[in-house]
Amino acid sequence: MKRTKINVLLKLEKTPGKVLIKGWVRTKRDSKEFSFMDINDGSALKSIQVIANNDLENYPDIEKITTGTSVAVAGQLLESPGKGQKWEIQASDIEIINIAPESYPLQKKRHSDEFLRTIAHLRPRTNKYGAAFRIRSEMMFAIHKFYKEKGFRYLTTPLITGADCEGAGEMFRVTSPEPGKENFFGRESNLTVSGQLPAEMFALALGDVYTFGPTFRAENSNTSRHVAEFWMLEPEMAFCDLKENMDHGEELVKYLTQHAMNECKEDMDLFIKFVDKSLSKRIDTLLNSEFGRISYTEAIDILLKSKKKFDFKVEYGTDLQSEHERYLAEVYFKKPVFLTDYPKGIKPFYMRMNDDGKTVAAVDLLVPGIGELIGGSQREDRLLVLEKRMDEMNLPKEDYWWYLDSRKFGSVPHSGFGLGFERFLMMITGISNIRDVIPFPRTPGSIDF
RNA sequence: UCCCCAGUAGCUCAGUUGGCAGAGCAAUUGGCUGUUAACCAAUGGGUCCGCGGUUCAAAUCCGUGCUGGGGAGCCA
Repeated sequence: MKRTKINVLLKLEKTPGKVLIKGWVRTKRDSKEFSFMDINDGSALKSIQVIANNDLENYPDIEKITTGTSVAVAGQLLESPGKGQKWEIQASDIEIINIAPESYPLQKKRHSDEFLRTIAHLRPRTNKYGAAFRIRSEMMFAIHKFYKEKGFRYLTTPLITGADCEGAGEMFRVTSPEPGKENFFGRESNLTVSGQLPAEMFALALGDVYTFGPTFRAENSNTSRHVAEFWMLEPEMAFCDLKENMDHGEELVKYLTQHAMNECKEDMDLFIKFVDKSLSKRIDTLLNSEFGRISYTEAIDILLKSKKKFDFKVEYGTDLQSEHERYLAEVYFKKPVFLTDYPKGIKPFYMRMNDDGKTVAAVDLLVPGIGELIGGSQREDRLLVLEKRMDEMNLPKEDYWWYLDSRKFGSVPHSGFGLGFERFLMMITGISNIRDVIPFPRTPGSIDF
């Protein structure tokens, strides 16, 4: 007999008669004559109730079933007379695949996130983490669906890189095990911190492209919003200016959020009900409000006029501190807000110089509770301006010869941004620590699993 | 890397002024005719994070290290 997944069973309108399911026992409630078991196979948040009468041939073994035990259950799918579920299975045959001994660490109660992090290999068997990782999977597909529908090409850029692009952050060194030949590629190489520069090359050939893959930062960051290995989505669009770049980012965020609400309703409900009381309102804001759009200069004015006491001084020319960003997104706008046109001194070389000669066409999307979700810009497409900027910042132009070539031969205005995938997941689930939206998080001093 | 907080049973935590190590849940065993994180009863379970110090006496005070959490910086 063929196995049916529990998410399929639970959606049935009428019983097909006999069914076979396989999964793990979540809870078991025994009486003298029968035993109730909730079986979960990970296909859905909900489990299915199984009733085992004591006239089953192997009932003495069934009595020994513990939480976490894997089983195969065959029986009639019947409408449940009990409250709380539509369907239940009256078991005619229960095969115990593997007993989970008493040392199984997941109990029939709520565990702390900190504890579950120490058993990251088992935490997807809990309701909350099962839901989180189903949503993560669905969002990865949704990204590809969004870009497929928009006619973008999916590009995979190298994870091992030679160039120290944008000089942003510490990079992990890639070495060869052979003594004396550590530089396998003949020169220093690193794990990528961004696929942007190669993506620009392909945007200037295929038009609209996006990269979506792992990214690495060797920063010694110890916060709930940083990990050393994370996934980043980077669209790059030819013939696209800063405004269109923002339009695109806003459309993307709304599309993905709506997709989660449509396709992961049951799992999203768990987060709305039990994880973050303000999540429902936040999602409504994401879907239905127009994101704010102001320049860095306007933001400085708002902060100066706010009369709020900040720990760090608000001053034109310096980067905004977390508390400033939080004030703008959470207090002033109470919704996501794009900040544009930052002073050139606090942004990388590739951003397009504005006509004022002081600011560049940068854009950050600040989101309540998360901070920076998107960072991007219109790229500098004028060869001479770009070369001048690189000189100012003491970058070796010869290392970027291929990058500069793109501005030499048929250069066009183009734009793009990076979106931190895990931060997006935090935003739509209300999960407050980035370590809990990635299967096996890598953080300084921690690489278990 | 810096600042703050924490570390006691498998989990979540209490432990008063320095004076015999505690609870709930879980586990184990038994009971129970439809349960919903079932219920009732009994039983077992401790390197009080490690090291050093003060003291007649340290889970408790001091020093130090480690681990975890919150915040900052850096960023996505």
